[in-house]
Amino acid sequence: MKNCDCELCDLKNLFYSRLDPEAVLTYCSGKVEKEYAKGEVIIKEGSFINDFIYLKSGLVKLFHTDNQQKEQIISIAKPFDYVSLLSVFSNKEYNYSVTALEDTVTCNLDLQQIKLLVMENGNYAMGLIEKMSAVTDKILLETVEIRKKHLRGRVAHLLIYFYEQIYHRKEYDLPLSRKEIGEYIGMTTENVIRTLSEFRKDKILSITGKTIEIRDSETLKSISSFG
Amino acid sequence: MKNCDCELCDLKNLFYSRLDPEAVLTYCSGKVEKEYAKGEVIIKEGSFINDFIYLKSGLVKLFHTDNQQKEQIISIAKPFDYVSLLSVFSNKEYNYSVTALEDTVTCNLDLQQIKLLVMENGNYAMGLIEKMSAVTDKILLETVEIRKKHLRGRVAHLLIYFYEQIYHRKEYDLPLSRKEIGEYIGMTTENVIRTLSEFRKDKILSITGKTIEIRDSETLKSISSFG
DNA sequence: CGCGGCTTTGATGTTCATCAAGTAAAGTGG
DNA sequence: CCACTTTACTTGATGAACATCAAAGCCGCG
Repeated sequence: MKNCDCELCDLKNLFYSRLDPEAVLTYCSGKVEKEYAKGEVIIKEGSFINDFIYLKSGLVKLFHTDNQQKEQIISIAKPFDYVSLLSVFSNKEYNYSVTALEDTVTCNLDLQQIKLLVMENGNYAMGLIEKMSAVTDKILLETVEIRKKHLRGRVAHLLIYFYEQIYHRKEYDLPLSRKEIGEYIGMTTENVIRTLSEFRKDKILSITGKTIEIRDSETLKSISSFG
Repeated sequence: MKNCDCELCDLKNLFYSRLDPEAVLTYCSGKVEKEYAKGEVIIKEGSFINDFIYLKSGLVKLFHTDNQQKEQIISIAKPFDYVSLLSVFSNKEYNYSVTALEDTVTCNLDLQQIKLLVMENGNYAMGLIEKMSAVTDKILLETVEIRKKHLRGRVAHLLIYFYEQIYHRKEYDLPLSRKEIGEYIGMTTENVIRTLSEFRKDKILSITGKTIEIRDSETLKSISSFG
């Protein structure tokens, strides 16, 4: 935990572009950077919302835990993608949890300070609104997209997502366990594994533990589209 | 289509409570009220976003149409519940459609004017952000809730929703066709019908066309919770 | 080393989509 | 207003998709 050097922060433009330099300095003083190892809890469902949090680097999952302790992943978020833009302005407590899928760094600001900023600075408010709107849209469209597919299509979709949106290469380590994949796309662990095995048999993938290599991305894409 | 008398508008408090009276008058001048009959299209996916629209009365569905012309309902919204809070600040075009499930009245404001208002008035901006946050939360939690249930549980959940959230009585006319129910909860029309028929046989419901009467709400609720 | 969690595969049964076919209701044009 | 067409609704039969149960191998970690 340390103060963040806002001048160097990659995310400066996201939230501060609409502020003049002195204002940045003022508000930056309350900013704290936190590091999380893979697997660590960043936000626990039910806890009080005090901070405004955004991702500086890494990858996280947002998930909801139901009364039977089953987890459902709502979204996977990378830097710029998300932040605590969902409940923070309407609830006192989080109704979802966030944990790190990879080593992750967050920048945390005091929520009250953000609210003051919104009140005082129209440009900043507008930027925040646009960001919220974009994030929400993305999550909802992604949900709709997954919902209409069958098992094979969902798995294919997710693999393509990691390839094209996150890692930008065909070989990568899955940041999710088989169980978590199931929790995201709404199916059992066993069937996730079975589907992956089928893709392996069909020479679409090579699989070594968590390491995935997409060998036939065209076929995978067509499964994602039509399955 | 006529000018809206903002003094009398039920929704005044929702968006204008944070403005002083003179400001209300100024911004109200650009406001237009529109009436839609049941079934009419309010927003067509792909059309340009010019207005900021909210529901004054009635009931609407938000839905996405995929490349195979199949519709998926994202959300059902009643007054105060929604309105064009999703894409409007991040997109040029709507990526969902909205149609009236019942006779509906909307109030439409010029989006540019709303943006100006956000820029100039921090209180207003904050109110808008809170509203967006709440709406988004609600839709996402509802989606998660439905996703984890089986067929019977989903249908039960929807029936309970109409009973408790919309009509506040156990006998009501379904605002959705069987097909639309399927599009909302992600199953085929036939199975929606079958499930309703089962509930009828089990004396949980009386069904006469679109008219539903919940005869055993306790059982229905437990099916909704555990199914 | 052994325990617990993650992974894998197979066998089995349930849930659900699809196909087919018919009835009822609702809109349409003469 | 009636024949006609279309759309919504309903039920049954069938098979595909998927969950569940069971068993075993693997791996990391105390």
